[in-house]
Amino acid sequence: MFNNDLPSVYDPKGLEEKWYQYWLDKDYFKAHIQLDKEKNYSIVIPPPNVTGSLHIGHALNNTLQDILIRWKRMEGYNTLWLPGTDHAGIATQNVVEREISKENKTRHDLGREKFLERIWQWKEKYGGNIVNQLKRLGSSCDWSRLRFTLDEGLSRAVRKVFVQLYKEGLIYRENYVINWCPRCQTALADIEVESVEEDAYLYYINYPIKDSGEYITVATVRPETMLGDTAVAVHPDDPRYKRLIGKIAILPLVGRELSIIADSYVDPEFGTGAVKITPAHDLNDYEMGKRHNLEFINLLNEDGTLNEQAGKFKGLNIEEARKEVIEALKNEGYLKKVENYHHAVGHCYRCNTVIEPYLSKQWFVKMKELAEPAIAAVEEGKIEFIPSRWTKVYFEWMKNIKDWCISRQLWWGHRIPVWYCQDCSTLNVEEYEPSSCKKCGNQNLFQDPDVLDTWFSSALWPFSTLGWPEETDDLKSFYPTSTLVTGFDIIFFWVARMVMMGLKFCQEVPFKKVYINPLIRDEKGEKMSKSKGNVIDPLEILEEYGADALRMTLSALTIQGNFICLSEERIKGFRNFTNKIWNVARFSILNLKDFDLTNIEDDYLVSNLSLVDQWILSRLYTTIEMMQNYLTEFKFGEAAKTIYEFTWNEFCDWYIEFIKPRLYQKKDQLSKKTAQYTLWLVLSNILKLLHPFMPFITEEIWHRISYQEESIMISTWPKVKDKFIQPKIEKKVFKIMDIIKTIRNIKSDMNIPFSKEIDLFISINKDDDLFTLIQENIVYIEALIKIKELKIGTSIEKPPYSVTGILEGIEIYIPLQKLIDIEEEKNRLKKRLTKIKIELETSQKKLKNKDFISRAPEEVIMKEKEKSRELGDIVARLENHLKNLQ
RNA sequence: GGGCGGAUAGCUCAGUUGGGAGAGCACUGGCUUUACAAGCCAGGGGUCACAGGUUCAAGCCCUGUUCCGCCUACCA
Repeated sequence: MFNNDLPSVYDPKGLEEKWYQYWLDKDYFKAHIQLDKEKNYSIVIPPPNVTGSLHIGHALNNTLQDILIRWKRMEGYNTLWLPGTDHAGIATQNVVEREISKENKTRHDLGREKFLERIWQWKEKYGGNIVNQLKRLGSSCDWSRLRFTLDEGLSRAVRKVFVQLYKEGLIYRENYVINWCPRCQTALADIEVESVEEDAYLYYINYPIKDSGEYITVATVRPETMLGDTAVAVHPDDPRYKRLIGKIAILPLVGRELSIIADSYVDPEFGTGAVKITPAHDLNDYEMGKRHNLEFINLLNEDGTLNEQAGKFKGLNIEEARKEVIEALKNEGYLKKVENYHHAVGHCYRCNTVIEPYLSKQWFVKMKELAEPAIAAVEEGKIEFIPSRWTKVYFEWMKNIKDWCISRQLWWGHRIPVWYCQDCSTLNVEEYEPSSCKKCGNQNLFQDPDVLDTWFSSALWPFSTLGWPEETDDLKSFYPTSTLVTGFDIIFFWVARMVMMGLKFCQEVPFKKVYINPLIRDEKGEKMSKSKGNVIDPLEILEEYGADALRMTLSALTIQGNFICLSEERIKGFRNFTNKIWNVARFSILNLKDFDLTNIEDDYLVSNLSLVDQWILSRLYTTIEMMQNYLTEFKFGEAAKTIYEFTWNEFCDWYIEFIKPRLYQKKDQLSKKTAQYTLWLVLSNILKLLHPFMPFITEEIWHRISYQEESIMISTWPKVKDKFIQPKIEKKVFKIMDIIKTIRNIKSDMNIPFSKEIDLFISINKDDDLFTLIQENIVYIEALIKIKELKIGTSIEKPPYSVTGILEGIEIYIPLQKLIDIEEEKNRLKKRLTKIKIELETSQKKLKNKDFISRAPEEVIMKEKEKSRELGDIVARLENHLKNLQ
């Protein structure tokens, strides 16, 4: 049953592919239809960009999801982890545009249809990359349910949602100043604009007042937009300008007549208190333009260059135009002064280009009405954010929500399902292309050229992927999903919008819990970026250290904070842990060779467990309990560290060492058998607890030590058994460990090599229980310390030339062959004495405090008294020994 | 401007209802110990940011201060 052909170093190569294929062949990842929702556990993946490659953030996000799914699966839930990818409009279009630019072509050369064909070809060829990378990570997704946001089913959901929202008046089309990316040549939503603080200049420009020698001075950071000015505004109550209201200013360089208007939006404190108004290129100016019926002059082409409205500046880009305009103003004497200025400038979140406010006709979703139930759902606890502080972030945004610009001037995406009638201008908003205009019946229709924001389809992800609008069994079984795992950077982009759409179209929240995972930084806490060269590529890590090491590292580092700092050093540390597991498995397999698992007399063995067996089981079940709590609370780091420390520090460092003599001897078969039984039981439970974190190595070892369950991933998750948790047993073993540590400490201090046998005298101060404990369990001390001559008794005399170790109730003497250095021994004892004395004094001080005695709980006082007594005893004996050393 | 989070060992962070300051990594010394040198044993290292307050008792609760980070906003 037990093979031991294992090499001493764990090598993940080959094993990972083997087991992943095994799981696939057995169909373990596949979820079943189960209409009793209580028995289901479901997660929809945050769909990665189809053009994407696995980065370290994906690795973390998906590791955590897989931990949840594997844990719940082992707990017996019917689990669904639904995978998929996102068509990522701008990003994907960019990639293919770059590709065809190598052929010196633009998408316009190809035309819409041909270009889309190219993207689909590209998607078929490379779109599976990220999916394969998720598989390498060990993700147990139900691949039979793989979805793509542009699939027919999901597209239908998008059209249906659009049509319904339009018919309810929640989607509308309007001329508005939106965020325009001149490079992507599309509109963007507000949240797709990242503001970056930049140093700039504030220009003061004199605008002459018509028919007078006067000027009115305006201040601006964007002098080039003056070409589109159609007014100058001042505050109605500003005494400096009151008399100018209603007069005409002449726009320098252009000569346009601008009326000087009064509007309370103007802040008299800022700049000169007079503002140039460019209604087509500034949102506030636009609003003011509407209030005052101003002319809207659009200066820009779609590519960000100035159009014919800019006169002689036509054809320049914004940057060039700014220089030229300033130069001209200077030459003509209109530039009054220039100040340094610091302000935030919007950049495209996809390509980092400076965003231009741009007046154009776009489609919008009215958000307020959708947001209200979404706010209520979280307030009522139907959705819980973990960590909870993200709830505030969600509310903050939802309560100040603005309408969402959803039209994009791209080709790759869901085309807006609106057909305009060229004869009667009617808008035909339909799920499927109409053959004729619903109003005039003519067939002269053309479809809106724009596509929808990718996030529009992402917002439907939790139900569109389950088959909505059809009432599928999947939808009935798995909606609402159990948990969403994602990063805080997309709470607004994605999470909030899913909540709104889920409530609107399914009348239920899309998920009950939202776990917000931290974002990954480098070891110095800095953002990873290609330009900084501090990127950790998970694919290289997978190659070099294996999936288990990467997953365990990421899990262990996952804390409740916002960021985790990752370095290759950390990964090495957890790679070492995989090796530790590997070797403890080797040891176990070797020592279980003659152990017949098929015929375990469970009760018989359990009733004959030794002290250390009971101890490790007590620790094991405590660990199981902690793991359960931590996982339930989404404390992945704590859970990972708990099993790490139990395995390494308690199981490997102590238990294995304790039982070696029992395993190696032949006289006492029962003792050997109980040790083997416990060894097997603890190891198999460790493997199970580790499986969600390290699926591959645990599966590999499982098949070498288990006979009953065909795969660890569908084995039963360990349950707490209270009767095995025994604090008294733990205390006893800690006492034995304490003695061993004291002896090791002395040996280390005295430079006695580990392998050197020593004589050992253990003197116990008239405590029968303690004496019995040591007497009965001396084998465990002998297992860890090489002893030549041993003497245990009460009040043993200190032998000559010996060093002393003192702990509660016990004195340890180790005679040395040579004369000991009295001074050195004194220093050693003094060092200990000083430490303990400080503790004792603190304790005594407390006990002398009448308020403490009268007000603290009885239990606390008792504990303090006990502590004081113990410490006092040790101090007295230490002092006595020191005196005798004279 | 508004909001949120953070400050504990050299680094990254735990620290549950207030009751003896912890882990991992790093560092120092020792060890060919029949699972593992990717290992084993031992050790050093902290005014818990600062100042007050509540309490018998504060890393933890309250107030204020300083510094750092993030999000958000229409002062051109």
